Amino acid sequence: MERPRIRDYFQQDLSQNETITPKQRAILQASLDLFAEKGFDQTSTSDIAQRAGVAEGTVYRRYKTKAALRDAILAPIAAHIVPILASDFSEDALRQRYPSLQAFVTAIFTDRVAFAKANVKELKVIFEMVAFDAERREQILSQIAPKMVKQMGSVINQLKADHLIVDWPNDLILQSLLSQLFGYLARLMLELPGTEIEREQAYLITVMTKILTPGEHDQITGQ
Amino acid sequence: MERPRIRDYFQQDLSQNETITPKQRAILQASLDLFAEKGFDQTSTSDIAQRAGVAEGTVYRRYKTKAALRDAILAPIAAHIVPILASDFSEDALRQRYPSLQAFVTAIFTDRVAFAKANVKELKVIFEMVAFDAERREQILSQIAPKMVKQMGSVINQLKADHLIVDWPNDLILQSLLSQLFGYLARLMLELPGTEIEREQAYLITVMTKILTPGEHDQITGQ
DNA sequence: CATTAAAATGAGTTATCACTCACTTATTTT
DNA sequence: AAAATAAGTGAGTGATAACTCATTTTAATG
Repeated sequence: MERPRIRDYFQQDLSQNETITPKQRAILQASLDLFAEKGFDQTSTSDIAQRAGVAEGTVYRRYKTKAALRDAILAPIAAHIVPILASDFSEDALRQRYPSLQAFVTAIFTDRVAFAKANVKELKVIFEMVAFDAERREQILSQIAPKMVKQMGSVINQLKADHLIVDWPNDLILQSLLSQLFGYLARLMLELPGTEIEREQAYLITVMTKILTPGEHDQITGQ
Repeated sequence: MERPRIRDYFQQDLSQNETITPKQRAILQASLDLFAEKGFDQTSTSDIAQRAGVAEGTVYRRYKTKAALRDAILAPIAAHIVPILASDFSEDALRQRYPSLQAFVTAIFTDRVAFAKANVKELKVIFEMVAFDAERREQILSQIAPKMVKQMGSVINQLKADHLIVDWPNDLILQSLLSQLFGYLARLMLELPGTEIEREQAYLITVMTKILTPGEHDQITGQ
């Protein structure tokens, strides 16, 4: 069960780009840190310059606007988050038949959690955008959601055929799984007190497995 | 099972305050709407004045700063959210022994969901604050979390004694429940497409009940 | 109706922020 | 090492935002 080793998507991050000068890298890092700490609007370009140890003009050397700077930070994430969240299933998860639900859940979420952990700050910035920019929200969601529903749907349907998973509508299954995942991520991102990462992660898989295990009491109760 | 009728906490909202002029009420309403739509920082006081149909000076008549205006909006929520989230259990839930898990889950979450639905905008503004204001986050959490853990803990322990609930650590039980709740609320707040409220809510209770039902496979798997 | 107090106004003030540009410093190229 | 190109600088600019205040409008009171 060593299968889903962590991909190297996120090792190819800011520090990877070759044609970038040290000061520019410092600017990117400072921007990311500040955006995650205080939010995009609460961060001024002079804040960024100060944190990065450069002149304010330098901030504008490569990126013409503050928004472009944010987008440059999010670009690599946006490019990878779609495959990570969705497309991967076709090659990996879909072809393989999982012997148990727990194996499936573990396989599916281990690398996603790892990805999220390695990109907590970036995710915070993305969330800020999604929460208050309706246009971008739809743009991002329309990009991710259908693929995800489709790909995950295939796996779920296969598990349903094998009677390994509860017979609920796929979107509801997805919502309950994502809720658990995001609840876990929220504790990471907000640095809530009393978070023991390892235990939480084991628990995450346990809960997800339990949700998905078929049983007799699974009809949805109308009110 | 008609028990938890919706409290009138949230009927005593903005429109309740007697010593307030129509224009001031319009300002509060416009502020709330805009903060929820665009975020606090992206909303200017002239935006507010325009939306409310008043002069910009009028915005500053009662509240000296923009932040004070936001706080005035959040005050009634903050005053009620604590009892709603936590203290209520002592009178209501704790004394009563629930015949089944589903009865418990239904009782606990029906009024909370109703509260959340009636205050979606306010919650959005609170979330924005909590997400990017570390100080306030700790302030709010230190106010809510301990009460909640304590009160919910009592109920959970009682259910544990009756073997009606899974034997997991209380904080982990809480996290999984809150994850489901917030996942549901996220769909409300972000107006995600394809959300059928009634079905979702019935599903929410089903999933929570399933998570909590004791079973043989409930030991938490180490990694 | 006259007087007084409160509410509302909007032009104006101050501060900050995103962004520019003429210029200096560092790095390549020949 | 000279020339050329790129990177970096920081004072400066225009725009916008929060906030003020002298004045006007509305409401309350006797």
